[in-house]
Amino acid sequence: MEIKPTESELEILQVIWKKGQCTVREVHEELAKNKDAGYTTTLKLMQIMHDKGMVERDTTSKTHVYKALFTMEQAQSNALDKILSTVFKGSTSDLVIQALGQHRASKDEIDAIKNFLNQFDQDKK
Amino acid sequence: MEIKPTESELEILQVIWKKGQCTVREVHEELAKNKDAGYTTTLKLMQIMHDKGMVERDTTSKTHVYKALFTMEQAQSNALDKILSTVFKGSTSDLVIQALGQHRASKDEIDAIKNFLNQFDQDKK
DNA sequence: ATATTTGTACGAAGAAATTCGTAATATAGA
DNA sequence: TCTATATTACGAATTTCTTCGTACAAATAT
Repeated sequence: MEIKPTESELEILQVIWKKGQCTVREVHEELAKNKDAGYTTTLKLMQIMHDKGMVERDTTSKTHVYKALFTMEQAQSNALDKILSTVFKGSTSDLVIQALGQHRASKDEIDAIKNFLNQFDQDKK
Repeated sequence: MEIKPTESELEILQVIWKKGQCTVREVHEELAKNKDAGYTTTLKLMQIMHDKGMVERDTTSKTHVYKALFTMEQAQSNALDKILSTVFKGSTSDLVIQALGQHRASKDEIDAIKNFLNQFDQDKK
């Protein structure tokens, strides 16, 4: 399956990923904090996501429970591929440097990245 | 101005960024290599981009010449912000590590990133 | 039992993005 | 000149995304 959620679908997926599984109402309440859309709008979107095969749902009880059919990591991977090819000319290092430059990482984060890079080096030597 | 090009607009922008400036035909020829759309489709899209204020054009001669009104770096910055908030929960280090993990960087690239990180460290100490 | 609340299904309208055909205009070549 | 070609303008059809109202069914409360 191809993973290409729309804007609205991503908003919903964020809630589902966070909670693991969700009813429409839970998603809606969460979105309502920052957004202002009707309940049936969220419902419809989640139904469409189900039609597209992005989520599965348990319809045992009246209130359906939704789960994502791909992980946030998969979505991350896809998102990276996409912007790499569209705005970074495929250069991972450009992307990384740009990302680090514009969003100052904390010392801990930088250390984490350095460790990661050192492991890489070991592989290459 | 807000920078939020659509898929098709990005395809066009890539060509414009690469060449610096472009006629519709140049863009179209370039896109035709990987895609299969009519000339007037490209024309229309570029006209819309102009309406949106994403590009400017020189209409002195019959054949108009288009230039981007923002740089690829600005588009990169925007793209990063977007995926950071939508799929990376705002964590730059997650993004960087994910990027490095999935697209093996060359030794040179890794060195470039390390140098970049070391500069950061200096700032922090 | 019956009324109220809660939920899903579904159609349809509106908005945005994409595609293309046709007409009008300008340029270049015979 | 006048014919063919290249280019823009523009309207419209199509598709995808988003939003919502209404109908119906199930659960809950009175």
